Amino acid sequence: MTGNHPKPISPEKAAEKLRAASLRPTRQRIAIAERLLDGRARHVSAEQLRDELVDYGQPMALATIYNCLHQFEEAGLVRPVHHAGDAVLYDTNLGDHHHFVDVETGELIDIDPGEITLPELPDLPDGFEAETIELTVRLRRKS
Amino acid sequence: MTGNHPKPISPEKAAEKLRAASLRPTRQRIAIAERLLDGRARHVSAEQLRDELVDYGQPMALATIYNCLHQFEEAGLVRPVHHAGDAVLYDTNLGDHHHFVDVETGELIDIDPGEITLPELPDLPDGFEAETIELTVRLRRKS
DNA sequence: TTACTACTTTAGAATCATTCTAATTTTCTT
DNA sequence: AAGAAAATTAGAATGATTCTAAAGTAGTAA
Repeated sequence: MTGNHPKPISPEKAAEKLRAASLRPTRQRIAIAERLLDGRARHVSAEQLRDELVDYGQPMALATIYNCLHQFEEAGLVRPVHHAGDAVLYDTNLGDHHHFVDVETGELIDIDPGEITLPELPDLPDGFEAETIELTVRLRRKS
Repeated sequence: MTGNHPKPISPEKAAEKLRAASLRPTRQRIAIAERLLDGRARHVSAEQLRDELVDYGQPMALATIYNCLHQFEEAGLVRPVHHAGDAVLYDTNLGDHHHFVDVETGELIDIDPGEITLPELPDLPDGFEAETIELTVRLRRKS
């Protein structure tokens, strides 16, 4: 067992998780939590998530999706990855790991955590605290 | 002597460098080269560069600035950093080094290369080659 | 329940970085 | 000086994200 644990969660479990994060379990947040907090490691953009919600019969305003993703981020339920293409991707894998990015598509590929070990944090400039560390290896398809 | 070597360059030297990079020394490219290829380590966005060129009496179309930055990048004269705020910043320091990012302002601060050593490149996915590696420590101002 | 207040969602407009387009200008070569 | 190729340009177009202000919903106290 080295992989993830895909466990689709029920609306009830999703609501639980939201309450635990001090977020009101609204219909929209529950629908998003069902997809993103099922234990599967994924990278989604706001737009991709919207399409998925449409497929699932839970369409909602793009603004709501952005709102929710930000709230989930603040609650520590997802982690934004800023190195991809133009769009921010939200990563449901909260463990320490890093990414390859296909520069043409913006797609992310997890780097096996065993493959790369980050050095110690360097001394930070005064008055700052570290929020996240992102290591990205940008890849180009060989010609 | 550990720092940079700020040597403002003349239009003639700028034109030299452009020719060496197989870029026609146009008025616009020369003006940009004078500012960016003077040996100083900097991080500039297209908009910042435009303002600077205006101040210097060499205004030019924003599209031209984007064009030139891309050409300079392909020629290996500058390096793009994608982890900053919303805008791509162009780094005139081509040596191996990484960045702190102030998440509020998007400003970059170089990490002293002695402070952090990158681990070996992980095995790349088949069919890809590595283009760049970007390590970013995102910083938040302490409250 | 009811009523209240605060929080959410929403459609659509607005913003911002960047790219595209098609026309004009410049550069290099002869 | 003339022509062809390359570069520049203004402005429109694109795409991700944020904003706005109005309408809906949830938790709470009576």
